[in-house]
Amino acid sequence: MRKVADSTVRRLSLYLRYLEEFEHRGHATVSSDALATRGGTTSAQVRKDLSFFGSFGKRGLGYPVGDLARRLREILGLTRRYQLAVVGAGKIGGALVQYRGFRLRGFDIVAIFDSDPAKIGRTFDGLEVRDVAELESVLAEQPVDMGVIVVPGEQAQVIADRLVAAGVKAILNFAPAQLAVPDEVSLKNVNLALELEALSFTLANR
Amino acid sequence: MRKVADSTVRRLSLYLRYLEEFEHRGHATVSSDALATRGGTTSAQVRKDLSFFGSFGKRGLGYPVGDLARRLREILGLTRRYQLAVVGAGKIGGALVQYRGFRLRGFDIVAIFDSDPAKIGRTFDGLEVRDVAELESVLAEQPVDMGVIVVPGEQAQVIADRLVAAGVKAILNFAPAQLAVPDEVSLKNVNLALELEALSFTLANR
DNA sequence: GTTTGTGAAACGATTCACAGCT
DNA sequence: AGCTGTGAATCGTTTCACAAAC
Repeated sequence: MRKVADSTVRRLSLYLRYLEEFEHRGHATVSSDALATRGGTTSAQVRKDLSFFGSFGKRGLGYPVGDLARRLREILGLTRRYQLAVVGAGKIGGALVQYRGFRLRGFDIVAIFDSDPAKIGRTFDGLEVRDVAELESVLAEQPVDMGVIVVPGEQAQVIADRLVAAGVKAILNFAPAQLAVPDEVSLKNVNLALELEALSFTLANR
Repeated sequence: MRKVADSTVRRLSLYLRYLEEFEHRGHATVSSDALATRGGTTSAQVRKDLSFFGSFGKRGLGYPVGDLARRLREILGLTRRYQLAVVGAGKIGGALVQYRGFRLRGFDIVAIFDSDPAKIGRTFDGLEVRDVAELESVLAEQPVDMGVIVVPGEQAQVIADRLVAAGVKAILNFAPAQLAVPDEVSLKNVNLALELEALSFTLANR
C-alpha cells in the first residue's frame, strides 16, 4: 500500500465518528461538504482523503453513510478487537484501565503491570496489577496486540524493548522519552507536558 | 511574529529537554548535530528551527548549552508559571491533578470542577473538587491561564464556552469533540482513541 | 443542478549544500 | 578544520478547478 500520511489517518478516524453521528440521525447519504463542515476541514480534503482508498461516492449524490462507515472501519482495521497491556499502574495507568471509551471502540485492556509492591495485587475494574517481572510470562500466555507505556521516562526504553521482545506490534507511549523501536513496530507518543508547552508558546507570542 | 509551525514548536520543547540533559552532564556547548542525534532529527532541521528565532550559535563551536536553554524557555514562554483549572474530576481529571510532572515544568493546577455531587467536596492532593456551577465565581476570584477539559464529549463545548467567557486564553481538550473557540484562544486536543485507531491502521495495513 | 474524483497549482516543511565565521 | 546560518532545491500536503457522473 502507498504511504498514507499520518494526518490523513487521523482525519479518517474523525470522518468515521461523524458518519456514525449522521447514521444515528438517520441520514442515508452525506456529501463531502457536509463531512467537511462537521470536521472543520474542506470538501476537497475529504474527497482527496477518501479517494486514496477508492471511489465510494456517487456524483451528484454524495456518499452512502453506512457503507462508507463500514469501509472506513475496514481501512482503519477496526473490524476486529485489540488486546492491550498497560505497563505502569500509577494515576494515569489506572485511569486508562477504568476508562470505558477504549472498550467501546474495540480496545480491551487485558493486563496491567507495575514494579511497586504496594500496587501489585491491587485491582482496577476487576483487573489485577501483576508484577512487571512477570511481563514475559503473562504475555506468553495471554498475547496482546498493543502495549501502553505509562512508566517514568527513565524506565520507558527498557519496557519498550521487553514489550517488543514479547511480540507487541504497536506501542502507545505516555512517558516523556524518545523511544527506539524496530521498523515493524508502530509507535505513537502522547506527551502532555509538550502540549502544555505548545499552549504556553502561543500565550507568550500573541 | 511570523507564523511558527506547530511541528517546530514541538521540536523546540524537545530541544529544551535535551539541553537540560546536556547541561546536567556538564557540557558547555552542543552542536546542532549532537542535538539532532539525540532527538532523531537532522542537524539542518535543528539549525533551521533555531534560526527562526535568532542566531544563537558560534560557527565552528556550536551552541552554548545554558544560554540556548534560557532562550528557548523565553521563546516557549516558560519563564513564568501558569495557573490551570481542570473541569471534570473523573479518572483522568483526578490523575492529572495528582501528576507531579506538570508542577515540575511550571503548570499549577489550582482548581478542579465536577457536576457529580458524589465527587464535589472530595479532594485530590489537597485540592477540593468544586461544583462546576461555581466555575465562573471561582475563576473570578482565582483567575487561571489555561483550562483542561476532561468531561464527556457532549458537555465539552458548553464547558469550553464558559471557560472562554471566564477569560481563559488556552484550552487543553481531552474530550472526543471538535471544539469551536474564538481565534484568540489557543486549543490543543488530546484524543486517545484517535491515537489507538492510528496504531490499528498501521497494524491492519502492514 | 449537484457532487464526486482527480490532475494541476499553490503552499508549506524539510533537506541540501555551501559561503562565512571562529 | 569545524560548525553555523541560510538561500535554493526537494519533497509532501493541501487547495483549486473542472470534466465526468448522476
